Amino acid sequence: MADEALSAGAVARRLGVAVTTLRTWHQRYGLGPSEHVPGHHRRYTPADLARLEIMRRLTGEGVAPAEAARWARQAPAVLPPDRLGLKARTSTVRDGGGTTIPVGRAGPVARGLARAAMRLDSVTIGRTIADALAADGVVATWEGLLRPVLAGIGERHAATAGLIEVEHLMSRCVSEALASVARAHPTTGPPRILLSCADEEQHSLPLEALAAALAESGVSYRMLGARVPVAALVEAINRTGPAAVVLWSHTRATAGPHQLSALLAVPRRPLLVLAAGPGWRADSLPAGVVRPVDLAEALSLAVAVRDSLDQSAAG
Amino acid sequence: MADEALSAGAVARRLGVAVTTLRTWHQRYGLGPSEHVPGHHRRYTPADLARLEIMRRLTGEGVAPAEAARWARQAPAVLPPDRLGLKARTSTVRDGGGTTIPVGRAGPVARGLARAAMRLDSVTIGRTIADALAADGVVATWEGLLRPVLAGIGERHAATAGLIEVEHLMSRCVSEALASVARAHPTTGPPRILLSCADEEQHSLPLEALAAALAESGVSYRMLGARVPVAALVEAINRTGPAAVVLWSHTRATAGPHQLSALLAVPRRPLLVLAAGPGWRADSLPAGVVRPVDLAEALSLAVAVRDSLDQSAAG
DNA sequence: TTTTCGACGCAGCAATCGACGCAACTCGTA
DNA sequence: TACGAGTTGCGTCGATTGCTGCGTCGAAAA
Repeated sequence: MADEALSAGAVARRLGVAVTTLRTWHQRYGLGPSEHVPGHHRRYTPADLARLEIMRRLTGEGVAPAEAARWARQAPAVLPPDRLGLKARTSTVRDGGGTTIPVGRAGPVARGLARAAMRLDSVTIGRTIADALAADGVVATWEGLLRPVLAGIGERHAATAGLIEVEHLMSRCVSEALASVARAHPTTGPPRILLSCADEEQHSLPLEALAAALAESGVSYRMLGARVPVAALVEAINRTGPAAVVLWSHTRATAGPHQLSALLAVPRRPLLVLAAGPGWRADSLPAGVVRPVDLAEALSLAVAVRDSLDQSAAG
Repeated sequence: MADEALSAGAVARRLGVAVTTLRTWHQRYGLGPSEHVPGHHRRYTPADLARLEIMRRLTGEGVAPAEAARWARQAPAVLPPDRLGLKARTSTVRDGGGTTIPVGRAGPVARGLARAAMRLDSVTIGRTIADALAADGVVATWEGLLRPVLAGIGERHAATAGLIEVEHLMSRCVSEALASVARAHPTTGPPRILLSCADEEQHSLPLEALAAALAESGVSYRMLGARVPVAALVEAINRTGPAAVVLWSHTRATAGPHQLSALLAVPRRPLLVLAAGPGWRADSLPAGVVRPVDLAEALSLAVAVRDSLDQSAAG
């Protein structure tokens, strides 16, 4: 029975692509309804839909659309492996553009992630990130996958004043994935490291990445999150007495050096104060503040603090 | 008791449609008298009439007739509230107390959670919440534990202008725990429900609770998160074509009714628009917007949408 | 006799069609 | 480093298709 014949709009909505894209896929790659009379409406059978699902999944993994279409066209025969070889494709295929997010040379996985983000496909986004985190760890995933894609979205958002919903969805998914890593790694001992955003600073994702990296290394920490006023931060330091404090500032507007000075002025000042993020200006930092250049350096510094504390406790 | 058997003309007059339309609805959509011998006159029972009422109301609200018919055909008892202003009751008085520890009578678990929050003890916070979620489910945990504690912290924060770091830490932990529930329950099918905060609205926790409850029920959704401008929300709706949209507003300042009007004005408007949260004023909502009073009602409405759509996809 | 039945057809409207073009990303080349 | 060629997703435009409510007609039911 042809009772379940979906219209073009219904299929587009289900896949998360535009109706025009479906038409383009049909005439460019031959990925259309099996029975279609030119001029008449397209009616997609479940088999046609399955083929399109493959197309969407492969492009979501970063495969070039032309090649993904080649796989999808011979759908019932052989499904390509889930995690296909990244560099396995022939050099005749070029990557194109379309309405996507610039990821530069970050690789096909990043491209697939960007595509999924544009489609607001949170399931694919979450799965992609989780796979990468499990395979490569927090630091590599952050530097090689998450930061490029997030930067691409941010750039595009700044340029076109759109894409806000994409940015939010992506942030949520990244945050969830990082939190999942943190939860999967039980930490030992009391938290001696305090993570906090600067006052009015809304971007906490890099700090969450650091938190996940710390958890991955078995270091326990305390995470305060975004938009922490100086008074609240000082209060938290007084209350918990951390050995190291990481203060994140994403933009220059939130990077008031007085916040760092306030940290150094508490009764029992932390051993180490890290000013992290691109907001801080190196020439205006108070003495005694360290400014890590990237996630890896911040992580190694924090781990060093933990080790030195262990050492002193043992000796 | 077939005491009330209405003829076709009587039903047509009562509904305000032509008699021929009733016949058309019968043979095109199967919306007719439950017992009808071809060639003989149609006799409509009250149950049949109720089904037709739903059909008429939905089409009157702009729903596509074929889809409205699918909804009406399998209308069990879960008909959505017909009118927005069914009672102007001001959603009861919430847990009143809250002078010392604003947890009120939420129970010892809530008191322990509040204490852990004051200590910035994220480990205990996370474990407490996770246990409660596993034991009682999302809805009960939200209403009985999380909402009271969060409300207490918020009240206290508003009163003393302190406790910001506690509030942030608690929010993060709750968010993580809810996300963990969502990840633990794989959902099937494409997401047809869109969750979003109103413009400038920063509180997304209740929406995340709804998301977790949906996941717990096996309903897939799309979560945009906090601070979604109207343009971005409309863009997302156009792109993904959801069947239901939930727009959360926590305070009156973020509850501009024009945002709801914008949702209803998109080319293919959602079947159901929910204005959730205490920000909305019942008397200023556009027609066709439903306002759930609590998490449970929002959940049941969303589930009803899912069921109706499943039916239509299968039929 | 009055009302309804099934069948057929028609006009309005939303969705879709094919064609075309634009903007943006990648990559090879100079 | 800059630039042109190759790709690709999707917006736009005028025309077409298909759904929908309802009027009409001869026959049958009440």
